[in-house]
Amino acid sequence: MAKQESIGIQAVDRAFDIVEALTELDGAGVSELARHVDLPKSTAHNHLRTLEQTEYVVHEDGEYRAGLKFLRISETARKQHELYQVARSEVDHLAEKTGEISALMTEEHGRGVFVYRSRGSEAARIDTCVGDRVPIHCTALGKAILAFLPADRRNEIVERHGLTAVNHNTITDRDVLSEELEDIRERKIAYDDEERLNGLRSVAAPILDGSNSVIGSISVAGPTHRMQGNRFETELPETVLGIANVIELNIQHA
Amino acid sequence: MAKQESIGIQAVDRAFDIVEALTELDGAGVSELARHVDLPKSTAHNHLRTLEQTEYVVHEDGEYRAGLKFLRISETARKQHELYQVARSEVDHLAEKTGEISALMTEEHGRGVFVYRSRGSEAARIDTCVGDRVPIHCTALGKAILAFLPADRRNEIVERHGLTAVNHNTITDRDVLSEELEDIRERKIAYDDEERLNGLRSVAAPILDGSNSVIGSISVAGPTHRMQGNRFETELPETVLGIANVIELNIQHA
DNA sequence: TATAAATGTTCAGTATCGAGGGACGGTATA
DNA sequence: TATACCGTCCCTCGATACTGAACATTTATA
Repeated sequence: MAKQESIGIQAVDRAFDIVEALTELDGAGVSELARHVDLPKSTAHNHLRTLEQTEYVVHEDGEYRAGLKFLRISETARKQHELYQVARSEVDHLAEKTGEISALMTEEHGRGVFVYRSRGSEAARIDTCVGDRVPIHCTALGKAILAFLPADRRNEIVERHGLTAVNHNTITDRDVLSEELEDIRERKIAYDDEERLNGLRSVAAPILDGSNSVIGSISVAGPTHRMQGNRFETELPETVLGIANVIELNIQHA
Repeated sequence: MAKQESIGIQAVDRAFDIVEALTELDGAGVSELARHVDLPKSTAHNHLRTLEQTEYVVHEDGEYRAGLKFLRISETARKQHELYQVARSEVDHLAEKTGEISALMTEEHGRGVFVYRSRGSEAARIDTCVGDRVPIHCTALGKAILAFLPADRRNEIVERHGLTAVNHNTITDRDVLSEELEDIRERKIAYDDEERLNGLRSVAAPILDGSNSVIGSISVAGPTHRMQGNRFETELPETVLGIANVIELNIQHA
């Protein structure tokens, strides 16, 4: 099959492809899966058997599903993450205080990853959730991180992923982005004005560790009609900044 | 190397061993990891490179860590799980109502898996968390499931995993277990009297789907001194049963 | 009910590809 | 300065993962 130009252990690549396919298909039989990943049935079957043995895949009612053993990995990985340790409870605070959605993001492989999320009483129904990986340039959270990364790292990321438009408001021009990142560095606050999701605005602040490198960012997000005027421009930014400071203090004393 | 007697795709098995090792070690370098999984450095390195390429592993500061991409798999797997869909919010209710810890369990590969957990205002500090996999016979949650599984399935599980003692109170005798399961079927309520963790008691109820098969169980757990007398024997069981009923109604109308 | 189609599972041969040893350069330790 | 350790790369060989076809089993169709 069309060589993916990817050098790496083939069997391992395929195993993960299969697991991902299983989640996409919401469970599947051997044949359906084999078709989806474009492999002979027997190969697919062989992988499924292996994965089932390791308990990462579950075989029930003639269907294979991704198992909950992945929860163990992801939960421990998350708990070991400094950002989650120090910021998690503050995200809850922020959500409660503002009534909106608050979220935590970190960067991995040049993309933004939602690490944690908390919903306030008025929180918008939103389809973003923990574990989602998004282009880093199209959210307040992502831009807050990007702004404070070392310049070479930042360029490398933009180089590798480009500035694809996710929305009509997404920043797609490098110069525009550079300028905005400059502002963000100054203010320590990033905005997202419907750059990823229509009708959604957000405010985010970076979180720096002891040696002043970004380990992630925190945000409040809500429907545009509620995110306006003084609240959007002053009130929320101040609240977010305050919380970010508290978190940074947590880091010092950890 | 000592053959694990496991037939399956070796490379895949090893890849997961490595990921697990990474979480156990809380990140590690190539050599440390290689020692831990008893493989040549080069082999370990080869795997790490592959895993990093798939983004399931992160390479930072000369250390390899399990990446947060696992969150994507586990979160979608969880969301696709019927139990989580119908019961999640009720767990929050239960926790809030009782002030204690409430949890959700399902069965996979003969073990009990914590799918969700919510803490009430008085909730005990507890070291059990989402994703944990425990022997199914040593918790109220597990016994509630076990009691309502088809007999052959139940036997198969007990056969395969045995009744190992996790604690001085753990049930280790099959006849004792059978009797208790009989009671549970009658009451639709299972108890855990410090059978897994010292000082912790809990009350659980099974959750049955449309065709009357167990898809999981729900519980309240708290410190023994608070879980006593009428509250433990009547009040909480009734509350739990009530919530379980609500959940089962949710299933009908889904 | 018989037939057909589709699915899951097993098997064995073969080319492939992962395993592992060793070497090289870099970095910390003594 | 010397030594030890680490991470990365390379290459060769033999185990092994892939394949394709055949068998079994269930579901759909006539």
